[in-house]
Amino acid sequence: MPVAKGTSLDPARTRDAILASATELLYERGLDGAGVADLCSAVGASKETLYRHFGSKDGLIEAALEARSERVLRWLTGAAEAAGDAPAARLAAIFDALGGWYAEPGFRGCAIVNSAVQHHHAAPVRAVAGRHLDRYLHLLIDIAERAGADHPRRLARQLLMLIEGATVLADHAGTDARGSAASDARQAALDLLHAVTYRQK
Amino acid sequence: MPVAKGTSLDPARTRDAILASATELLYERGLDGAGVADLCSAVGASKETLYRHFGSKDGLIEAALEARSERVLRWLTGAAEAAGDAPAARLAAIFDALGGWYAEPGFRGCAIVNSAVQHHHAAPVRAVAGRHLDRYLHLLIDIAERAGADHPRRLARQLLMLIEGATVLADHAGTDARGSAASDARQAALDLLHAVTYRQK
DNA sequence: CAATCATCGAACCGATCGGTACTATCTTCC
DNA sequence: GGAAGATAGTACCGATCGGTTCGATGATTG
Repeated sequence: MPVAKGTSLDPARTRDAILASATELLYERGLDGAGVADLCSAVGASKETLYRHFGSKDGLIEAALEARSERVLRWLTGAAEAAGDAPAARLAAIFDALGGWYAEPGFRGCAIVNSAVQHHHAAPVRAVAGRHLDRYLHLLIDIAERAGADHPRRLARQLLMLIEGATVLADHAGTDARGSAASDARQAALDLLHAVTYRQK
Repeated sequence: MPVAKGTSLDPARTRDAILASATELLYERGLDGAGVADLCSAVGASKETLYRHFGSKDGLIEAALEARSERVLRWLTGAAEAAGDAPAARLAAIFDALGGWYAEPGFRGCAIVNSAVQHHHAAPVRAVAGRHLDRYLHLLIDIAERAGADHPRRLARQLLMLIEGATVLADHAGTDARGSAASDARQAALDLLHAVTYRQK
C-alpha cells in the first residue's frame, strides 16, 4: 500500500505499511540484499519517514522479524488447534501446513533462521531468533505432553529439528521435490511420536 | 602461514594458504562480513596475488566452500567407517562426531548451508550447497541400505533433516546446550532406524 | 649476471550503502 | 484560514567494498 503525500491520517498506518512491505522484501532479497532505498521505494515512503518510525535499518529489521515470528507462530498454532485434540493429528497438521508453505513460489527457507545466519554478529537479531525457536518449542512441547511422552521437552526438540531440517532441505530442493520434504518430515515426526507412545504402554 | 615476499618457490602453496585462511575467515565472519582486504591480510597476501589465483571474491568463495565440503564429508565418512559395519553404530558415530563439532568454540552452524543462505541469489554457491547435501545424502543412504530399510532414500532424507536441524538448533543454543542437540538428534535418528528395522521383521 | 616470475604494499577508482538535511506539499485541527 | 504535523522527493555525505594498477623486492633459472 503506497503512502500518500501528506497523509497524517494515521502514522500507525504508515508504520504498518512499511513494516509489511519490508518484511516481504527482506525475506526475498536478504537483510543485506535489500537496501534502505529499496525498502522505501517498495512501499512508496521516504527515507525520512522510515527513519522516524524505526530509527535505523537494524530497527526496522528487528521489528519486521518480530512481526513475522508472531505471524508464523499464530498460523501454526491455528493449524494445530484446527486439527482437533489428538496429538498426532495436531502434529500432522503442522507438517501439512509447512508443506503448503514450502510449495509457495517465493519460499526461501525460514526467514528468522536465515536472518540470524546473515547477521550472526547482531545480538538483537539473534535474540528474535531465540525467542522464535522458543515459541516454536512450546507449541511442540504442548503436543508432546498431550501425547504422554516421558520426556516431552526432548521430543519437542527432536520435532523442531525435523521442522528446521525439512525447511533447509526444502530450500535446496527443486520446486517439485519440496512437497516430499514436508511429507518425509511428517512421517518421521509421527514415527517419533509413535515410538514414545508405544514405549510407555 | 604468511607468504614471503618473493616466494616463487611454489605458487600452489600460496594458493592453498589463501584458501585455507579464507575458508576459516569466511565461516567466522560470513561471506559479506569478510572483505577482500581482510582475507588478504589474514594470510599476508596481496590483493593481486589473490585475484591472480581466484579471479574474483566469488571465485575464492566457491573454491573455499568446495574445499570445506570435501573436508567435512571425508571427516564424517571416516568417523562412520571407524565405527564398524553395524548401521546403528555408524549412524551413532556420525552424531557423536557432530556433537564434538558443535562444542567447538567457533561453531557457527553449517558453513555450506549458511553460505547458501547468505548468497541465496548466487547460482555457484547454491550449486556447491546442492552437491554438499547430495554427498551427505549418499553417506546416509549407504547406512539406510545396510540397515535394510524398505525406503532407504527416504530414511536418508529424514536423517539428513535431523542433522541439519540439529546444526541449526545447536547454533542457537548456549555453549552448554549444544551437546544435547547432538545427543537428542542421535537418539531420534536411532529411533527412526529402529522403527524401520522392526517394521520389516 | 641477466631475465623472468611471483609477490607485497600502497595508491587508486567507481559504485553502493546507511544515514542526514532541506524543501515543498498535503492533511488535520483549531 | 492559519498553524502544526506528517510526508515525498531529492540532494548530499562519509565510509566501505570489490577490483585494478604500478613500482619495488626477492627468488629462480639459464
